Amino acid sequence: MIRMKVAQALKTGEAGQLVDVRGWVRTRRDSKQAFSFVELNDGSCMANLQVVIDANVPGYADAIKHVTTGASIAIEGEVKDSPAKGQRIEVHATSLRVLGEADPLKYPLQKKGHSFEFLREIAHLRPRTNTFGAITRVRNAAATAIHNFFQSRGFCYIQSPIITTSDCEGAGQMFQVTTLDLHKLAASGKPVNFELDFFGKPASLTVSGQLEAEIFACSVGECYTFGPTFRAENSNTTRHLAEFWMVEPEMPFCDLTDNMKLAESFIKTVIGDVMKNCEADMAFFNERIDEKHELLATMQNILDHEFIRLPYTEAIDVLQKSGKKFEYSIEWGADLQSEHERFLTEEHFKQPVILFDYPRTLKPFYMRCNEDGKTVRAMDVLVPRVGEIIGGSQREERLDVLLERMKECHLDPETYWWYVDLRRYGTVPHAGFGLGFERLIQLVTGMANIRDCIPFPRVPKSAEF
RNA sequence: UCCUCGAUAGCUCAAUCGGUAGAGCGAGCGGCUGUUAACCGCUAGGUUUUAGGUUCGAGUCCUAAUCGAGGAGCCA
Repeated sequence: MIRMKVAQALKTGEAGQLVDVRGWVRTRRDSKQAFSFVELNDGSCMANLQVVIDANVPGYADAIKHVTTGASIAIEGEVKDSPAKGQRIEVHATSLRVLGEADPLKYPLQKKGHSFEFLREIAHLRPRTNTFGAITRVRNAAATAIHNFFQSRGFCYIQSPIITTSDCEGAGQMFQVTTLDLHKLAASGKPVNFELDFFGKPASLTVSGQLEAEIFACSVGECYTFGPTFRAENSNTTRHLAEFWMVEPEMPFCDLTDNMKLAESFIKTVIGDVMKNCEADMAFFNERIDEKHELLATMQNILDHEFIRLPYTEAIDVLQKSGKKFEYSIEWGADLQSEHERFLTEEHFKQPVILFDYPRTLKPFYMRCNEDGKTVRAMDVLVPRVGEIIGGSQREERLDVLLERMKECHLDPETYWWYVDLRRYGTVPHAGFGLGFERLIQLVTGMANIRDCIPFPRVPKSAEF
């Protein structure tokens, strides 16, 4: 008797093998007098294993009643070649055990489809569906691909802190972390004394690990972070989460050109790995999720072509000369609206676009200033359907220019003293970027809403699970 | 946060001009069948999100709240 996962059984199972398989029932089709067909799924792959349970299996009459959608069962049996179409092999049970019943009157998942909105309300059960099983496996494959990509290039994995007291870069509204008793504080009516708080000063959840990654890029060399990030923005869109995972590589002795090169091969490698390692899941997304069934073709198109590299100034020109009517007109100095980004990547170029050299007024203090005095070495990678998937830059390594820029952005260098120190002692040109992991999952799976690309989405007014 | 739309059976939806709330799926029961998101028959299942209001009468009209979706802003 060999204990087998469904994926393994379907791939390598051969007639005559005695196997022990366990999982959850997707559907049961009965032949009352003779036997039952059970579709068994254990999450190891998209496909189900067909189990045939004959009526003379011990305890059949009692047990089969409880073999309903959602119930967990353990089967011992023999692998046989399937006489019917639809599957290569099947398992003929010699024993059946119901491990956990699932009352069919109450079990929320049906064999037929559900809306994603409904499934979000039962996030504890949705991984049992085809779609969310597939997303989970793709997420896992993508995370593995990310580590492989960096590890194979000698990047060091850095764990940046989740709790921080530096109000870093103003990347977004922060979630405050405190052990102070808010009820007492509110009742007292007195101003808050943060010296009494856990860290002795205001603390928050991180909005980025970039500044910390720079510390390690300037010591151990190429490195990357991959961890949760928090933004307390009141954003209600299909592309934003309050808690999301971000990948942030940082490289010393590199400029913006190197940065773009890395970003491009990074995205291509991860997509390529997922397509190779999650073939069945990707086929499912192509057929059932992408309405036009173009997902695989779109991914292949990304792999086959070089990303467009377009300076901000030229992008403005392209947009102005496009003849396209935009809701917001565009001119040099203004930030691109979603409609503009979408036009460039979805209509004009129809592939990923790297925009770079943005006006300095639009970007944060740490981005390297160009000689023209007007722009900084910033880059955004835009992809069809998702929009901005990467934001990055070459960092300002010159102490005097950095201090100047901080002044311009009304930031106190004292607060960032350790960041400024990196320019004071052995400064080097360096660059890096941040990639939103869930947006990458959105791109690869074709899922419309980012809330379905993370196991437990956190958005305004919602953190049930 | 702003704009638009929505909330009716377990799920997905319908309900004409304001006049007795319906279907499909799912579920239960029965039948049939090496079945494949099976098929056929029967049955059960509703305080129409909540709180007010208009009206002889409200699922339908008005006000507010809550939740959800799409778009915008912010960004990854």
